[in-house]
Amino acid sequence: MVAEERNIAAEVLKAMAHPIRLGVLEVLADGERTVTELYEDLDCSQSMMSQQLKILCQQKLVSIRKDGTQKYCSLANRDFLKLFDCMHAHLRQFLNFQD
Amino acid sequence: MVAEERNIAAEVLKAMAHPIRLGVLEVLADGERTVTELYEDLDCSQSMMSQQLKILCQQKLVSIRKDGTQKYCSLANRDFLKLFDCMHAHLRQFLNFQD
DNA sequence: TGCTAATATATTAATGTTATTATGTACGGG
DNA sequence: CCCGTACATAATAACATTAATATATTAGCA
Repeated sequence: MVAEERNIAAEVLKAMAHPIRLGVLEVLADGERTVTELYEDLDCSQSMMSQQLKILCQQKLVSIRKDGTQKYCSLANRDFLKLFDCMHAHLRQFLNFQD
Repeated sequence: MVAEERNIAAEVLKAMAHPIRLGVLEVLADGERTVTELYEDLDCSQSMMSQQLKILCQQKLVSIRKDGTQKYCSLANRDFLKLFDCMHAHLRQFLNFQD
């Protein structure tokens, strides 16, 4: 990667580097969800979720379709799910977590 | 992942989410380097590199061995290299970057 | 049209990150 | 024992993120 690519990659990683946003990606790995479902599942305010989703969409990690009064969120790129495997391995190996 | 695991995972990702730190991981993917080699390669100050390495070590992404007056850095966990593939795919797919 | 549910945006205080400069420490050579 | 090289730490100003609260928008329905 050249420097400019690293800047962009860092932005993408930063978008993932937050407990709620990581939770969103994990929940969406299981399939489409509405915004309400997401903030109830992940136990945060509606406003908070809206802001976090904006960040995920900006980095094109999540995409949203509108249907009437609701918005349905889904993963824009399933490639990043590999990251959860890396992360689990890391947590297991270094922090003695179990799955 | 449960909430507590997500907090830790977010910390690890945050440690990667910086152009210099990402650069360090990429350079180290190729093999061990001294601190001086790293900050010369990545074109930043010695102080900056030292601070960034500390963050990478704290999250156990990099490990360091000492030899005399120098310190040799290497990747603590090669699993995360998969992430560069994801990232390249992402950049290609969404931002029209080429390798 | 008015009401409600779903979502977004604005504001803001607290906190965290970044990058720089200056200084400190530790080791080996002469 | 001093000097230079390699690295770490402290301090700090500029900037960004977080999380909360309040308000706005939008769509469907009675």
